Amino acid sequence: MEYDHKKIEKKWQQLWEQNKTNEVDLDAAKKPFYNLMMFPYPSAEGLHVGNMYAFVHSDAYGRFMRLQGYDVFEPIGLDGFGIHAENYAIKIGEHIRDVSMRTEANYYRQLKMIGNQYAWSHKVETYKENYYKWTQWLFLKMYERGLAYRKKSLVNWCSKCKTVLSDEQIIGGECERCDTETEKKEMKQWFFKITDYAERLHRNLEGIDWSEDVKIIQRNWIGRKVGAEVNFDVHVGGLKGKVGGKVDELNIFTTRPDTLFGVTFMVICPEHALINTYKSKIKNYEEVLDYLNNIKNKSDIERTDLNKDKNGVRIDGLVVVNPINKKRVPVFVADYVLPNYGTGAIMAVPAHDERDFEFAKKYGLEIVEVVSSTGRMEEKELVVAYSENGISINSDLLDGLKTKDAKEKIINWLKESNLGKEKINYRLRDWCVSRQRYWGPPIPMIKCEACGWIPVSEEQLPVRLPEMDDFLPDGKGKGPLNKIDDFVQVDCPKCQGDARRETDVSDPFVDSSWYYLRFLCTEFERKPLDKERLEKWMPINMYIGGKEHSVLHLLYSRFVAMVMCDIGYLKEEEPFKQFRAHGLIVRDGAKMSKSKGNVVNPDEYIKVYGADTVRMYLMFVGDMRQGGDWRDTGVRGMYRFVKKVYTLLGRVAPLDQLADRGEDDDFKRLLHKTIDGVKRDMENLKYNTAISKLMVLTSKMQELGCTRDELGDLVVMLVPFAPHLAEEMWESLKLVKDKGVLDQLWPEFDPSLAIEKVMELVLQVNGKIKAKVEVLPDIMEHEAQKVALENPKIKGVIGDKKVIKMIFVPGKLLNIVI
RNA sequence: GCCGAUGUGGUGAAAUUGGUAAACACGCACGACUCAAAAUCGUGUGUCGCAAGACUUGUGGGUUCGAUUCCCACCAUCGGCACCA
Repeated sequence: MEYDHKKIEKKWQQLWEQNKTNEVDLDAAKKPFYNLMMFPYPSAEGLHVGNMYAFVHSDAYGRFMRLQGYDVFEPIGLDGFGIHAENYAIKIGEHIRDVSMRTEANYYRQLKMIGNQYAWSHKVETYKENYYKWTQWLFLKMYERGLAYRKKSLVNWCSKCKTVLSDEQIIGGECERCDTETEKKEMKQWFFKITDYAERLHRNLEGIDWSEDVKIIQRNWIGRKVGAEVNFDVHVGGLKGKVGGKVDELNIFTTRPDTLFGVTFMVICPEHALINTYKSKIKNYEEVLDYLNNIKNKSDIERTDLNKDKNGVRIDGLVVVNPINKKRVPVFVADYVLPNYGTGAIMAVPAHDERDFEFAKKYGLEIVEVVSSTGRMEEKELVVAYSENGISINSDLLDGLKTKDAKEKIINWLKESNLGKEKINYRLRDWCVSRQRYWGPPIPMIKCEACGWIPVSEEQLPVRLPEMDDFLPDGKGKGPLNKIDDFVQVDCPKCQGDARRETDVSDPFVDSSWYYLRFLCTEFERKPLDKERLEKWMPINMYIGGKEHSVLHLLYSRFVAMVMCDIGYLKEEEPFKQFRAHGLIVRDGAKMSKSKGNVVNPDEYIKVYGADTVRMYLMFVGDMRQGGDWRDTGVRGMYRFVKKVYTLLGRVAPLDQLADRGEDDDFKRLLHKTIDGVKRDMENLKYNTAISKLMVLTSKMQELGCTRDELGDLVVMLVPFAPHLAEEMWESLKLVKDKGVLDQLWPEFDPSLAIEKVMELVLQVNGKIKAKVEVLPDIMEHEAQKVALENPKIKGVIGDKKVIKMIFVPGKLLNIVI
C-alpha cells in the first residue's frame, strides 16, 4: 500500500464538495460553534504560507470542535477591495477588475487545496455588488445615528497612494500599504465617530477572552487617561500692573490636577483659536505669526522630533489667572502642545513635567515645586522634573496629601467652585474613512448646493462602482470617480435640483469590519442581516488571526459590532468571544520576503508532499502564538510520519494475535493517555505537543501492531491535522459506524486504563539526583524513605553525615537533606 | 523614554500548581537491507571526561530542601506607542 497523497487528497476533496460534508444548516444546528479565521486580502502572488499557517491552525480547532459534537460553521471569503490590490494592478498595468478575478480564482483554488472544512456556500467577496451594497448600507446606518460625519482636520496623507489614511493605518509614521512616510494635511473628510465608543471599547477589554498582548495594545491605543478639565480665565493685559477684565476662558486637560499650585505658565498649540480671536490684543502678533508660519513649513518629522529643542513664543498682551491662587501667568504658543489631544492647551507645571521643565529652563520661567517624595521641600535645586507621585507641598489646602488624595480633593474643589471637573481623555481619534481611490465602495452620499449632504436612500443601493479604464488616483484630493460626469451628476434626492455624488470610496477596513456578520446571512438578498441568525450564532466562539490587526481590524470590528448592537441587530456588543493571535512564520530563522527570495510557496510543497503533510508541519513547527521556523528538512520529516501512519493499516490484527500484549497492557495505557493528552493540548491550541503525542503512539503501534478499533481511535484524533488521510484510512478500516470519520466523537478516555502500575521514584540528596528506583505509584512516605536510605548509592553519598530532613513528593521524588 | 513578548543542545522546539531539563522532530554518526543509491528500519547523539563524575535553560544576585518556572538588577532581539499634558 503505497501512500499516494495526490490521489487521496483529490478524492476526498471531491467527495466533500459533492456531499456538502462541510456545510452546516445554520437554522437547524443544535450546538452552533462559529469558528472564524481572518479572511485574506488576496494578492497576486497567491496565498502566502503565512495565511496558510493561520488557516490550518484555525481549521484544526474547528475540526476538533466538530469531533466534540458541535455544529461548526467555518466560512471563508476574500477581502478584495483596497489599495493593496489596486496598487499591484497599477504596477503591472492591468485593470484591477481583471486582476481581481484572476486572484480570486487562484485563491479559491489554493484554499480548496489545503483541505479546510469551509462552508463554501457562504463565501463573500467584499468587492462584489451583493456585498458592498450592504457596506454602503452600513455607512448609511452610521450616518443616521450621527456616527458618520464630515469634518475638516489634519489627516494623514500618503503621497504615493495619493489618498488619506486613518491613524491606525500609519505604522511608525509610514503608510501601512506602501511604507511611504506620510504627512499631515488639512482636508475635509468623512469620519466614523469611534471616539463615542472609546469608553466601551476600553471597558469591555476586561471581560473578553483574548490574547493578553493584543488587549494591551488596544488598551494603549485607546489611551484612556483620568484627569481633570480646568478653566482658566483669560485677561487682556500684562503680568504686572493693571489688568483688564476677563475676556475668555482657556480650558485645559491635565492628569495632574494636584499640581495646580505649581502652574507658572500656560501653553497653547499653534492651531489654537485664541490666537486668531485676540489678534488685535496681542502686542507681538507679528512675532507670533512668524512662529506659526515657521511651523507650517516644517515637516511632520521635524515637528515631532523628540530630540528637538522645545521652543515657542510668549503671547504678549494676554494673561491667564490661576483660579486657585489668583496668580497671573503668561501664555505661550508652542508646538510641543498638540492640537488633537485634550483641548490643545496645557497648564505648565515645570517642576513636575519634563517638557514643561525644559521649556521653562530655556525661557527662564519660574519653577515652583508642589510635590515631593518626602512631603518636605527638597534642599537641592531641581535638575530634572519630578513627575512621580508624592506628597503635596506649597499647595495650601493640599499640603501633606498623597497625590491620589490631592487629586480627589482638588477635583472636588474645582467642581464646587464651578471651575472644572473630573475628565477622562482618550488618545483614540475618530476613524477617517474616506479614500481618494477607485477600488472600494463609493460612499453613498450626495451633495446638493441647496440641501447640503443627503444620503442615498436604502432602495437606491448599491451605488455602483462604475467601470472606468483610467482608475489611477491623481493626488489632487479627489477620488478617480470624480472624472466620470455620469457618475457625479445626479438629482438631489430631496429637491431634485442639480447635485453631485461623493466621489471618495470608503476605507477597505469598513468592508472587513462586518464580514463575519454577513457570512451568516449570505442567502438573504434583500437584507444585509438576519436577526435570528445573528442571535443564534453570534458572538463568534473562536477567532484566530494575526497580531498586525490588533488595532485596525480588531478595533474597528468591535466598534461596528457595538453600533450593530445599539441598532438592535446584535444581542451582545462584543463580536469575538475568544480571540487568539498567532505568531509569524519565518524561514531558516529569517523573515520571508520577495526581495530575499526565500518566500515559501505552499503550492510546491503541497504538490510534492500533500496538504496533510504541510498542514501538520505548520502545526508541529512550534507554538501557534510564537510562530515558527520553516525548514525544508522538517517538512520531509513530517512526510515520513504521515507515510508511517498510513502503513499502520498493514499492522492491524486481532488482539490475540498481537505480541507483547499481556495482562498489564502497557499499550492500552499509552493509548488512553494519548486520548486524554491530545484532547487537552487541542483545547489549549498546543498542536505541536499534540502531534508529538500522536507520533509516540504511532511508533508504538508500528512496533506492536494494533487492533482495528485502536487504529480507529488514532485516525479520529488525526482528523484535525490530516483530514484526507483520516478519511482514507477510516474507509479502509471498514469500522461499522453510522457516520464518517469527520463526524465521529473524540475517542472515549477511560482514566482507569491510564493508571500507571509502577513508577520511577527519583532519589535526591540536597536537590541533586543520585538514584532512581522503581516502586509502586501509591508508595507511602515512610516506605519511600526506607527504600531510599537502603539504596547503596544513596548510602554512599550520605556516608556518615546526618540526615536533617526528607521531603517526599508523592508520585515524583524523595529529597534527602544532609 | 514608556508598554509588552522572547532568550533552553548543532537546529526547530518540549517541560500541569516550583519537583527527573532537553519529550517530539530535524541534522549528524554508525549499523541492517542493496551491486550501488534512494527509500525504509535499528542504535547512538547537551557539554567536558577513558571512566567515576562534574557542569548546563541570556548574565549577575536572591528566595527555597529543590528554580527553565517565583523575586530583584542587567544584557540582547523582536513588536506596539511616542512632545498624548
